[in-house]
Formats: sequence, structure tokens, C-alpha cells
Amino acid sequence: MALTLLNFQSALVHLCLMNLKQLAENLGLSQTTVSRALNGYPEVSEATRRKVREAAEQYDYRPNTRAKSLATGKAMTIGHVVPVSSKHEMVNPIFSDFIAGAGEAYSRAGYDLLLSVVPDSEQESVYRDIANRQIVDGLIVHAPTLQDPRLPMLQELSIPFVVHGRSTGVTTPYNWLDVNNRRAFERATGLLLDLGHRRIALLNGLATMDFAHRRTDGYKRALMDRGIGIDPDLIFHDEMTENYGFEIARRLLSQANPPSAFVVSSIIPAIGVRRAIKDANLVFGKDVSIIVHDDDLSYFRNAGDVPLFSAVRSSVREAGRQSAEMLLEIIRRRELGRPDGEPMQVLMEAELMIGQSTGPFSHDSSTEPA
Amino acid sequence: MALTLLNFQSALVHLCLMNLKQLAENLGLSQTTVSRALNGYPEVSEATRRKVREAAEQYDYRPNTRAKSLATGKAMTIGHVVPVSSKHEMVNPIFSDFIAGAGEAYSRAGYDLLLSVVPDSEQESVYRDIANRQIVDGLIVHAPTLQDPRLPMLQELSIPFVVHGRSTGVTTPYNWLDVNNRRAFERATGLLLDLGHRRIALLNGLATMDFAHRRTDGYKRALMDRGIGIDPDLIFHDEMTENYGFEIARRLLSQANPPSAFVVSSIIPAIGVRRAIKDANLVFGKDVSIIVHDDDLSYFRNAGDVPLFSAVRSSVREAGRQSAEMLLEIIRRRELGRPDGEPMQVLMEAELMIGQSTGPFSHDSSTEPA
DNA sequence: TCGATCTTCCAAAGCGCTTTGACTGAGGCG
DNA sequence: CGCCTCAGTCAAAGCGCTTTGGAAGATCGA
Repeated sequence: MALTLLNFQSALVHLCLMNLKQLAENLGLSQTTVSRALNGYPEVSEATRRKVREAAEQYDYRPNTRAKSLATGKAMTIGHVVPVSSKHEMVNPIFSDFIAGAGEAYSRAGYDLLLSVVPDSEQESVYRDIANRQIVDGLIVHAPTLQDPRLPMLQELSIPFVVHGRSTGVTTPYNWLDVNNRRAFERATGLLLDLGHRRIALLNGLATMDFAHRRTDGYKRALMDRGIGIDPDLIFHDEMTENYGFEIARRLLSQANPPSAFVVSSIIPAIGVRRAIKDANLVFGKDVSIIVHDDDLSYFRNAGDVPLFSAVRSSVREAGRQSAEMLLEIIRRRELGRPDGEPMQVLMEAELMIGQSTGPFSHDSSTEPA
Repeated sequence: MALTLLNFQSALVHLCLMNLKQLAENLGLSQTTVSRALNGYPEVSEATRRKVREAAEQYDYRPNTRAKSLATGKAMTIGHVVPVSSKHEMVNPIFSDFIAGAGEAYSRAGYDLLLSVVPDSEQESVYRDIANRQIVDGLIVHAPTLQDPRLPMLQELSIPFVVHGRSTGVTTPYNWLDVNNRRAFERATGLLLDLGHRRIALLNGLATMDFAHRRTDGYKRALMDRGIGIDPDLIFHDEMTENYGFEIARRLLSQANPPSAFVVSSIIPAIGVRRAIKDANLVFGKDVSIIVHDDDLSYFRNAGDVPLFSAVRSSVREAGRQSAEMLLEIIRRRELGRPDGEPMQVLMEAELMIGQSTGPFSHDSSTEPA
């Protein structure tokens, strides 16, 4: 009988979850003391603290997050609003790696991550909603556009945020972390020019995206630096799917006077370009060169002694980690009552690496295939 | 002067966020009435409700989620724990599309999505933590393994959950949504056999994953059905990166007696296989055939009149949407006090589609390249 | 005109935690 | 011996919401 009761109790340990009150009653202590013991306040004796810790462990007690954050005013949660293109139902493939990086930083700091997947059109109202409901302590802004309307809005709401990227046209200062896209694409294009290529196509992301704008800038600058004219028919903007790369490259390569090289904004469309090159019976890296922006995606590592694609590389996972840490630091400062002060701005440089996809321009490479 | 004051007030409207008490005071009503008016309870007159709604609109009032969920006992949040392979730092590329599908269902139902990115090793403790902190109303379990220890644990914690996939070896019933992997791979392999292929390699996911197990089963069954022996040297398990597909295919194709066809568990390694085929100067879809499992990823649409890859296709985004809806339905039932009853189990069938990557076996295809 | 019945509203309790302010007994000091 | 300090503890208020259990006023039938 006594045994049965004991079993029943130990079953309960795992079944019903304790709250602070019950834990305190079990220990014969007040809620105050138990709370303080667990949160490391100095006003409680070491002996008591040990007893409390042990009991908490035994019952597998965790404070109810909702109650805790209501009491403290801190949500211990960071929000990510992921835009989904309403037209093409496209989810940015960059995103999962970025989140993985950020997630590490959050869990280390005891923060949770709230995700909203939102069609472009509803973005503004969702941000407003998230801020007003006080559900997060800060936000990461993904995929900023030119003159992004979200940034002034978030500033007005005075919620801490870090932008992954920048927004040309937004004049008030804000926190951001970005890759030096202009420089990266200037170097990438420069590499091709050094190899003798003159007709170089650019397959960029959506024209509304700020990063695409900067990349186009870098591309143009490299061309102009060497006095080479810019052919607008060689510049493309679209969502960076494999098929986009394939279709554009196929069309271009079947034209008279095709480009001998491509600069491609992501490894995914570059795979499509590569496919088009092979389909046209041209030799990848010889007849036609490619250089890509490589986000170092975990499922498409462009690594090895000689990577498949020549690339300007910058890890999006690392960007996620750093953005998250910036945001947590900003939140920490605010809690200490410090004024926001200088905005935090980090510009990462991409590294240029030579792979199998680039080679010197050869005259016969521009012959049309059969 | 009056104007200035007015401006100041209207600025305030956007600056400081209202709580229920302030809103009620402004309206000269009690918190009760305002709360009921906004939540659509019948005990409040239409005139009052309209007034309250207008004021809420004007002040851009949203109830504080933390307080609300503390009071109601509902978190209005669903948790997703995403495993990250601690060895390879791999993030499942499937994941972003799944989330996009689930996210739609959540936002339609007013739910938020909490994301935890967790190394394999810490999975259990994180689940326990999430359950005890009462931070979510339910969970989606990703990437179940054979005999997944998370499932019995979650059942013990008695928190609603839906598994994306199944776990062979877990005997107690649970809610799941899965693709008929066995059937899909039996058909895929059967297609190749019908085309005359006899040496067929299987590039599967990690051996610990339940889906990989079922797919291997289907593959073997198709072979055995026609009395063809199984060559264990043609079966591979690893994380589904592009490079994995490339390396295995390269090795196999340079061997004596290479396979004439590949069954590949994801489009990403299949891209690698395709690369190896081209590198070996073999013709894709002629010398060597491929059939893939196509998750219909938004950034790699294997579409068109004749898709690039022959495939068994099943949209992972749709799986996300349906899993989410299942979970919400389970939570709804619980709230109504109904017992859990029969577990919800959905088996989706993949559609078989013929693309450019499969062709009849030809004897000279097995000749080694130069 | 008087209860009875709605309708419409409200005060207050409670969700589970933190935190303020106060209390107790032990020890130190003059 | 009285006073003060201080470590250790606690009761109670408060976070912003929902919800219970009335209460006041309006409506109505007899």
C-alpha cells in the first residue's frame, strides 16, 4: 500500500507539472525565497539554495514562461518575419541557414525564436501587430528592399531591430549587418574581365531587393572602370530559382553574340546556368565562365581544393549568428537603461575564391553551338 | 496651441501602446465590457461594441499576448524543433518550405510559431523544457528516426503533437502525416526496372532516419519482386547534400560494372549525380538514368512539360500545411474537453512523373568512359 | 404597480511569476 | 543591557488579461 502510494507519487512527478507555489509548499518555504534561490539572488543562504535547486531538479520544475515574462516585462523572444513572395510562393532558401546561425546565439542566451511567415503584402501590419502585442523583445528584418517602408515604421514603434542587409534610401540610422555586396560583385566581375571576358551577363535577384541593387552597382562599376559599355540586355532580375538560371542562360547562349561569362547572385540559379551550358554542348569553365555569390549553404557546400564554382563567398549562417548577437547586445543595453547611442553596423567582406567555373576567354568559345 | 496639443496627442496614439485598462478608462467603460466587446461576446450591446472597436482601432490596441495567454491558459503558439546535425552542421533544406506551408495555417488561425534550432544531442531536454514552460500548445516533430525516443517522451508529457513522418518501432499510436515512401520508391525503382535497368544504385538519406528506412524497403521490394538480387554496395546513406550525390556517383561511374541508373532521395544530391554523369562524359537520361524524390521545393521547381528529373513528387509545403491543420484540430478537440480518441494519421501518395532523366537501358551505356 | 426577466454592464478574483517593503532572530557594539 | 545591523525569510502587490458572480436598469405581463 505504502509502496503503491510512493509509485503513484513518483508517477505524479512526471505527470503534472509543478508551479512555483506548489514547489514552495513542498519545501515549506515562501514563493519569494524559492524564486530568489532559483534566480541566483544573494539574499538566500547557500543551504536553502541547494535544497531548492535539488527539489526543482527532482520535480523537473521550469517556470511558466508566460507568467515570468508578464512579471518581468521581458518576452525573452526574438521575432523573425520571413517574407514569402505572394506571386511565386517562393521561400528564400538562404533562410534556413540564417536561422540556424541565429538560433545558436538565441539558445545560448536563453531566448526563443518566434517565426512569422508572411506574404509581402501583409508585412507592415504583421510588424505592427508583433510590436503591439509585446510578444518579442526585438526583431530581425529579412530581405530589405530599396527604401524599405518597414524600417521607419519599426523606428517609430521603437522596438529594437537589426536588419540583415541595408536599405538604400532610408536616411535615419539603424542597426544592420550586411555583406559588402558592391565590392564583392565588383571583384567578381573584375576577375572575369581580367580573364579577358567582355560580354558578361548578370543574373541578379529581384530588382526590388536592396542587395540586388548593390550587386548591380558593383558589376557596373567594374565594367566602367575598364571603359567597357554596359549592355542592359545582359542584366536580369528575378527570384533566384534554378529554373531562372537555366532559362536565361539557355536563351542567351542560343543568341548570336552570346556572353562568354556569367555573374550569378546565388548558387541555386548558377546550377541552372551550368545545366544550360552543358545542354548547349559548351564546356563549363572553359567556353563559358561563371562566378557566383556563395552563401555557404549547408546543403550545397561549394568546397574542396578546387570548388566547383568560382565564387565570392560569405557564410549566411555566420551572418545569422552575428545579427542575433548584435540584437541581443542592443536589448541588453536597453535594459540597463542606456540610451541607444550609435547604431551597430557591421559590414562583412566576402572572400574571392577560384574554382572550376572560370577560365580565360577564348575566341572560339563564342561560336554558336550546333 | 490647441493645434500643438492635438498633434502631440495624435503622436501619442502611435507612440505609447495602450493596455486594456487605459482603453477602458478612455471609453468610460469597465475592462470587462471592453474585453467582451472585442472578443465578440454577446453580453454587450452592438452600439457599445462599435464604439469599443473604433477606439481600439484608433489607438491601434492589441491585447498583450503574454497576459492573455496567462489568463486563458492557451499559448496560441505552436513549437517546431528543428534538428541540426551536430556533426555536419547541416540544416535540412526541406525545412523552409515545410515551415512556409505550416505558417500559412497558423496565421490563418491566429497562432504563432516558435522555432528551436537544436543539435541532435540536446533534443530531448529541449522538448521537455518546452513542454514544462508551457510556452506552446502543441508541437510538430521533424525528422523522426527509427524508434524515435522523442515520441514516447512527448506522449508521457501529454502535449499534443504531430509527427512529420513516422517512427518504425514506436508501438503506441500517435498522430502523423507521412508520404508513402515505401510505395513511392517501389514505383520509382519499378520504373527503372521496366526500362531494363538492372544495376540500380540507391542514394538515400541518413540511415537513422525513418523515411530512409522505408525508402530502402520500397527499393528492395521492387528488386525482389522481379527476382533481382540486392547488391549492398549500391545502397548509400548520408546527409543529402549536393556533394554527397556527386562523390558517390563519380565513384560508382568510374568503377567496373557501374550502375546504369540511380534512385535518389532528394533533388539536391541528384544535382550532384547529374554533375558526375556529365563529368564522366555520359549522357544524362540516356547512358545513365535518375529518378528522384521531389519535395517540390520552391527554389528548385522540377516542372515544365517534361521536367528535368523523372520523379516521385510530393509537396513538402503541402505536408506542412496539412500537419499544421491536423495539430490545430487536435488542440481544438482538447479544448472542447473531448478525449483524444483515434489518432490522426494521414498517408499522402507521391505522384510519379516522367522527365528527361530516365530512358531505356542500353548495353553500351555501361561502357567505362575514357 | 409589482415582481419577473432580460439586457447591459461591472467589481473582483485569478493565471504564475517577480519584486517591494517589512519582519524576525542572531550577532556586534557601546 | 539596550540598540543597531544584517542575513534570511515572507506576505502581498502587481504584470495585463479573462471570467465569474453579481447588480442596476429596462422591459413586460398580469
